[in-house]
Amino acid sequence: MAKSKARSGASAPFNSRGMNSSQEQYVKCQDCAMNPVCGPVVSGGSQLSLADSYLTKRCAIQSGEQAFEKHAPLKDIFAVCSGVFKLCDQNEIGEEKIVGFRFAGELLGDDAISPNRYNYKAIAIGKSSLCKVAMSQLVDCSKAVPNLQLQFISLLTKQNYLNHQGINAIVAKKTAESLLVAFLLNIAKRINASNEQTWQFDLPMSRDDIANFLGLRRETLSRILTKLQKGNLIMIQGKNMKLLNVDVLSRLANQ
Amino acid sequence: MAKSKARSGASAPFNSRGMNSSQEQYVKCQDCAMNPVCGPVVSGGSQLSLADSYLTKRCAIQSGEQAFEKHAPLKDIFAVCSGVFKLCDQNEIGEEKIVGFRFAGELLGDDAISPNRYNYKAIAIGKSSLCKVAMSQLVDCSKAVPNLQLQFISLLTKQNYLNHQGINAIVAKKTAESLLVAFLLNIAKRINASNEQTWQFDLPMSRDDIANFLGLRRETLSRILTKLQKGNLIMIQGKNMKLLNVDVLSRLANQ
DNA sequence: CGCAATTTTGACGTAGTTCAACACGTGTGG
DNA sequence: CCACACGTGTTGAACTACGTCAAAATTGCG
Repeated sequence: MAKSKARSGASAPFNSRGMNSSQEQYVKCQDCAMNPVCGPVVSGGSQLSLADSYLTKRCAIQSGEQAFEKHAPLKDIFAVCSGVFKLCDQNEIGEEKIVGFRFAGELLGDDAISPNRYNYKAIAIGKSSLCKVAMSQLVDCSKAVPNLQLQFISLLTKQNYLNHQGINAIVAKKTAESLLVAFLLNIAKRINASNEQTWQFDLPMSRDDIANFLGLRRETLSRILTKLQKGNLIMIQGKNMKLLNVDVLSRLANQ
Repeated sequence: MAKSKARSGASAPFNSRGMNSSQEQYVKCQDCAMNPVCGPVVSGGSQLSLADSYLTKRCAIQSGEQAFEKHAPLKDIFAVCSGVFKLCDQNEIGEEKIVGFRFAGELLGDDAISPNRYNYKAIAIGKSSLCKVAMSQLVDCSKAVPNLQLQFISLLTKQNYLNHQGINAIVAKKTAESLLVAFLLNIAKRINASNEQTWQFDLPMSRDDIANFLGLRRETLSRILTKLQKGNLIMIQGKNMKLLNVDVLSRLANQ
């Protein structure tokens, strides 16, 4: 840690995400959870570009800006196309509770469809962007084009599955260590979902955000990370993370 | 506790669930998450009972029997129509990890649709029953009847929402107490979803199952329950639970 | 009834929190 | 340019909630 001081200012955040939008990483449409309803739809032999009527592509969102407010009536569902969003709930006494993260290629707001309003607010972590699908228009189109409905179903079930994965990663871990490791493995997979698995990535969110989400204290987090590093299981420098021994880490995650 | 000894044998479990199937509580179809695809479907002015071609109603499942195996290829999705199911994952070393519960009126196996195989095994807690929907037949029907697809979408999004509720109830609680209380409030709502809210219900699962799910030890659970009871926040006797002060409990659940 | 399974209680150890200090980077204003 | 405040991350020491181990109490079952 001490020896990294000289280059700390130039550590990972600047290399990969800093200096800002110049090389912002957009998810490829083919890798995006929204994809099923974005492309042309085959209907009775003719291809239609229905998507134009409900899809708004790549809206930029500044860091800290929010995509939607908790309890606001559902208008659009979103796909994150670059950056990350944190999902925040709020309890009576105004404390913010992070209930999830969404990475590029994942859906945002899909769980608002049934209650018809958003269940939390979504805040961009770093400069991000979203594709927007207007629900009422989508429903209109899908009434005319059954194929689109099937696509939409596929979309919902895929995100549903992803959610389950995310839950299982954090439910009922015995120790803070296994919880954190499971979290790291989960987001490593999600961040590099489209690329080959290098197990190296930048943690987009702050330690405080992680601690908040996992229900730990930032101090505990810090200590565990230091311990994992000393055990040569990870390499971490600022936000840049490399998982060195995924086998052992996986075993740790399951206790 | 001591003074209840005389009538302990006749305590709630026997009144409401014991003596067994005689008055098993089936969820009403109108209150069931599967309902959207079970009733007759309006298609071009004519009502069809398509459901007959893919729906099997009220299959009895004995206590401890399983509805499906983890990783088995998806065949049916289910609705619990009476009883309760626990969803069990299993780690390498064979330990069973409960990842969720499903009560009457809730879906079972819906998150298997995308990966096309079940993500966990589902085991009946007590004598239970299920309605079964054959996915391949449902998909066939829905290709012909667009309305059915919309119904199916509504079904998926509703369950999706419920899942989110369940997650939020247990993610990142600071203390074992707030975690347990949040869990109790969550299942109180789910068990009595259709009835008026009395805040009284029978815990269908064992303390071990709850502890497993929440990642606590059975001893800790027991101590917290005793403490809550001493504080006049709940009344618990065996499996029968009454929430006495929901306001205070809700505050506890949010820390 | 008697045995096994489940739940509760007690005593003690430990993992994680709390509180406090420090280190570093960044932004602001004099 | 430096001084200072502020946000974020790391480290140390003391405290406490929860886990562990052991045993008793209660419940369920053949």
